[in-house]
Amino acid sequence: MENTRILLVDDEPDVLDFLSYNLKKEGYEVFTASDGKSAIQTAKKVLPNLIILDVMMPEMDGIEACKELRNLPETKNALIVFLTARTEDYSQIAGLDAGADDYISKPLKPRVLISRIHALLRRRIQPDGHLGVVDVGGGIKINKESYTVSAAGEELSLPKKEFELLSLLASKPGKVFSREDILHKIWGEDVVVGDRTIDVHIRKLRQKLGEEKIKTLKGIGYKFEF
Amino acid sequence: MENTRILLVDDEPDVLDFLSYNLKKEGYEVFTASDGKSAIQTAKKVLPNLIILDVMMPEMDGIEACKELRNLPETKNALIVFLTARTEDYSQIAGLDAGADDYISKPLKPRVLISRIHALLRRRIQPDGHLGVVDVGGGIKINKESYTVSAAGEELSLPKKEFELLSLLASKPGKVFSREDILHKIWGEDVVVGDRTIDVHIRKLRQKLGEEKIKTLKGIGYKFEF
DNA sequence: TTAATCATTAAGAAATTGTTAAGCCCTGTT
DNA sequence: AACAGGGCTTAACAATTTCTTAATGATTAA
Repeated sequence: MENTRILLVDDEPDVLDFLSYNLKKEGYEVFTASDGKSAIQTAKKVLPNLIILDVMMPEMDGIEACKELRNLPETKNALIVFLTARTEDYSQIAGLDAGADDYISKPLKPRVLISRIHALLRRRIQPDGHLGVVDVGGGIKINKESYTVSAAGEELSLPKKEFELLSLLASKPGKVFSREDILHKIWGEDVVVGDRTIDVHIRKLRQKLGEEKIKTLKGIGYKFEF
Repeated sequence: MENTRILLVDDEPDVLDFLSYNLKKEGYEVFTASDGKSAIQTAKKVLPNLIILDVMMPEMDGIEACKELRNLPETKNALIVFLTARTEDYSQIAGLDAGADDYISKPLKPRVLISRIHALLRRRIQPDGHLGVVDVGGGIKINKESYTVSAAGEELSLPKKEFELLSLLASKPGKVFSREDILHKIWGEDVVVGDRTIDVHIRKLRQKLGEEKIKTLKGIGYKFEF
């Protein structure tokens, strides 16, 4: 979700603002364009995962734009959603015909919009993503599907933060992660937690996995040893 | 194709006869109903792979029926196609909204009808084995046909939501399903229910199956243990 | 040595889930 | 039409787990 780019295309600034605000609040990266032509330009640059297209627009309408976008290698596989006024019946069909993945009727309710978008993205993101079990060496296996870690035969289920911390460190054994890295990746950009918090979680992992698995480099960070 | 069951629903006997004849000729097993309500009854019994629904019908129109059918576990995954007169534009939209997979305009040309149906059925490679009974381990068997679960010898019949919840969790034992996952898969994309609803259903399942079968991972989700 | 950095521990905050009972809606019945 | 019953949801509060903090001790690099 952090890396999901959405391109909004509508000729009414009000609509752009409204959607933009709501989508950003959900953590998406949002770009905008006000007509079909500039939408295509922008799309080529930012490579959006999802494009929300108003059907009625000057210059080039949404349906035309959609067909174009489906032909460009950069945007061929993006999700495309149409925005349509509830009365423009035919356009909805035409939209699906033009290669859109969904359509959403105005007037828009933020809840509905967000949940449809989540749904679409969830469906699509799956393909590559995560393998179930990762063997990180040192007799330790991490299973992201069952949220479970097996160390030396024992199968233990870690609390969320510990699991994330271990996953992070073990994602690149030998690499040193600075405290700052760790904070950003696990707690997020603007969360503020005290200095000792990480240590405490490290401690618990050491208790559960053995003292030698995670090594401290003073003043630099932590690393997972194989 | 031999085992493909099609349910035809239309209030005009002529149309039923006409379609029935053409579909049977192609080797499909055909059932009929003349209104929405009886369509649902029949569908529960025959578990059709494809349902062809006229939009305009007495008692319960096709759109209503479609929504119902999408909510029943027995027919949730069936293909649903609407029949609409060419003039009723809006019904097409509403149909897709209600969860239909395609729509076909009257008047019908048998060739066209048959080839669309072939195409639809070809695309859908039966989701899961559709076998009646699935043994999910832990001494628990789920029978999707009779809507029944047997745990440790006991045979118990679960209410819909509980059954769906168990089916979902047990569909991949060991995998953690987040509350969001569960909500979307069982309640649908934009249905909003309170936070405690899932817990309550989980609770009832635990009462019936035993406390150890479903495990909570706080902040992450639930998983079914084998 | 000394200042900075990290480890350890226990306590309590915060977040999440469990539990219960009550209400609503639908269905079938009297 | 009134009623009974089951299923689903909600709301309030309890219980639990996880996370964070704070205080103190240990370690290390300069």
